[in-house]
Amino acid sequence: MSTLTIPEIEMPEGATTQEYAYERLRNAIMVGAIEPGTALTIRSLAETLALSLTPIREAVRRLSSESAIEVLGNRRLRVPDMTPGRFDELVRLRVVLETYAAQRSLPFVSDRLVDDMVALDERMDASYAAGEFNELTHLNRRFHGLLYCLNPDQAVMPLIESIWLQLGPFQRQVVRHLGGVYVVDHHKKLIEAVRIRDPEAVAAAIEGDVTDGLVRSGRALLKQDKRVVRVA
Amino acid sequence: MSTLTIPEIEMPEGATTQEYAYERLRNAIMVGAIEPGTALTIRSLAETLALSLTPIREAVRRLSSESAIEVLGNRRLRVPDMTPGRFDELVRLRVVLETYAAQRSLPFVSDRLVDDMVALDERMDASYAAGEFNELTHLNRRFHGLLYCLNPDQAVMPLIESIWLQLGPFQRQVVRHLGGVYVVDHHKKLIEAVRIRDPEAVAAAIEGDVTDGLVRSGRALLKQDKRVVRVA
DNA sequence: ACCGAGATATTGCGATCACAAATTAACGAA
DNA sequence: TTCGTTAATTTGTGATCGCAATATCTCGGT
Repeated sequence: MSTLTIPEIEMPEGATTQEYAYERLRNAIMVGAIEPGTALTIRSLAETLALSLTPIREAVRRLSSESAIEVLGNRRLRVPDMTPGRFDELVRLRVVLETYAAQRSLPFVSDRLVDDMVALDERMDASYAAGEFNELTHLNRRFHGLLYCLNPDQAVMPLIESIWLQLGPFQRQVVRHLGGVYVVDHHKKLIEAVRIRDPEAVAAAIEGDVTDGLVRSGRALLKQDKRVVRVA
Repeated sequence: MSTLTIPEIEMPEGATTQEYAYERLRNAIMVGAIEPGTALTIRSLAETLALSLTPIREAVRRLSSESAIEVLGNRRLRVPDMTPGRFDELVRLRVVLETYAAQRSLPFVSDRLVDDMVALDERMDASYAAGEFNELTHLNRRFHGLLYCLNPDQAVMPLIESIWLQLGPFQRQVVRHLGGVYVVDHHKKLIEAVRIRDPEAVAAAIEGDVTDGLVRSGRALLKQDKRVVRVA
């Protein structure tokens, strides 16, 4: 058994144990606290989170349906491995889904929203400068979610989050491999595109954000070997 | 409690009870055997499927993470209701996701695949003529899945199926309202577009398939009232 | 040293039960 | 009859246990 660290999170009052386990594991996977290919067991997760088996099992089931945890043929569990082909596919899906979501949100954009995005972007700059990767990832999620959830009938956010979950573990590995986060800040461009309600500019900003943020470094890391290297 | 009919399905040898419950409920929702807004309880589902609570609970959790079942604030369960806005959003997502999936599959298209698609399309014609709606829905799923899963690294199919799950209950309602399935057969066009590997033609065929199949009648049904009418 | 058979430990699965919260039903007063 | 209170029921939740399958370790033979 390795030293599996699951970051703590805050939960609203009245949440069930299962919801707590789900959110906490989900967060851990999304911020990359668990490496690709890591084997998980119900009992060890229960011990780590100091919970009984039942809520863990239900949380794991949900995450398996979100493609965040893989259930092998022998029913054992693991965080999926990353391969060049899968990485390429996931990045393409991010672009397709997030471009759709952002453009679809444009009719609902308000000045208030733009202000909120600016505020979040500034907090991200601060977190970046301070090297707080978990916080940066968290803020980045909120930043994008703010834009994508404007349409009250939106159904795209769960899909986007499923992709984020699948990229999370690998993303952290990339960051560790590079020794830091390499970010060309496309958020400023995105905010401006949103402000002027320009669909084409929005698409360009999102494509740039997704591609520059991960693709180059991710491809480089995957090219080193079929098997993803273990970074210390 | 009403007469909730869950169609039986066949399962591979060695599947767990939970997997059986999941697949059976999932199928029931996708073919529209459960109406939008239907309230579900763990115990009644367990009784209907002649299973104990545990596997049902896990199946329900998975389906809730796929947006097929809604968990209300008081933890009670129901199949989501349909609204005009949500319907519009889901149809748009079908077009975006399925267009992406089909175009992405083009490099992997083989003559064998085209033959298989033709064969399935013919079986669908037969099922349509015979008025077997469940079978038609099932074949339609296989038809599209065949094309979308060609890329061995594909990650889009779970997302598409989540949308199908959300449209399933309403789709059946539309069909019953119209007294039959009204289909302009776009599959022939799709097959031809796939055969000549034309991305634009593929996009057009899918857009046509999704739009003509549901949108007009769906919008009409929803316009009658904010609340979806109950069709006998 | 290497391999295979048997023993042991681990692991996921499913059933059951008690509990608490919410819903529904029953009932009495105005 | 109608409304508000209380009792009874329903329902989801979480803990625990035994079982069967799988994986891992042990040890003896070659």
